[in-house]
Amino acid sequence: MTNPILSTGLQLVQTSTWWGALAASQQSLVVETMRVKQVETDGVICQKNEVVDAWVGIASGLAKIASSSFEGKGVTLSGLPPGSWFGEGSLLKSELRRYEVIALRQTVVVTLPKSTFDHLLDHSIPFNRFLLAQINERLGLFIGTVETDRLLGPEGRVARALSQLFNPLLSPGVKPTLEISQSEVGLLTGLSRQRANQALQTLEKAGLVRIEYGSITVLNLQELGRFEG
DNA sequence: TCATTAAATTGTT
DNA sequence: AACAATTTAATGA
Repeated sequence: MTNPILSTGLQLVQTSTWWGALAASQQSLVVETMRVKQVETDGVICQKNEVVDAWVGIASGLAKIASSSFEGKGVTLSGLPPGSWFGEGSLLKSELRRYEVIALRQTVVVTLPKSTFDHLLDHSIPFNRFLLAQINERLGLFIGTVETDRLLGPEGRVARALSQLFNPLLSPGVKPTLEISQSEVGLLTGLSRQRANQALQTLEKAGLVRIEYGSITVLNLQELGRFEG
């Protein structure tokens, strides 16, 4: 019997860019120690202030990293499409998780225990390179996000959020077309669904994306990333 | 294969 | 927030 959830998780690790560079023994360690679970819509994947003892990957579905300062009022920091891994920051520093991760819809997540993560860190150069590239990329995006929230209007924010979602380095598994509803775009950007709808139509008129029922196709990722008006 | 229905998504106010 | 229109998926004739 093949568990569909488990095979989705397996597919994630085996299609991750660092997988192919691992030695056979390291690959089997990953497979043996990884855990796969399904989280329902609005379900908590990671809680704020919890002890970080695992590296987490999104195998299917969609999630967001959010910081809930006080009740309910949360700011989305980043979207997490299938193929993305996160949590290495808190894992490396052995600190409590700074942010929470919430599933925007039914989502399959893979967790790799800290022991395995540390082993790869100690024994695989390619794995280290992957982490360096990912952390560096995140830093750049984060700085851009801070600017965006202050300076740009709704269109710019949607454009920024989308260009992050489709970032080939952080989300290798994302194809040009991503299945995401406009209400989910609203949740990611902190906009109402109605405003997200308007913004998306503007971006479509600008020729940057194509809007279809239940999905968005990015036509020009570079222009989308620097959209300002 | 086609018709009907419910649910999800979208466009507009 | 509310409403109508559209798309999709599921069901059964």
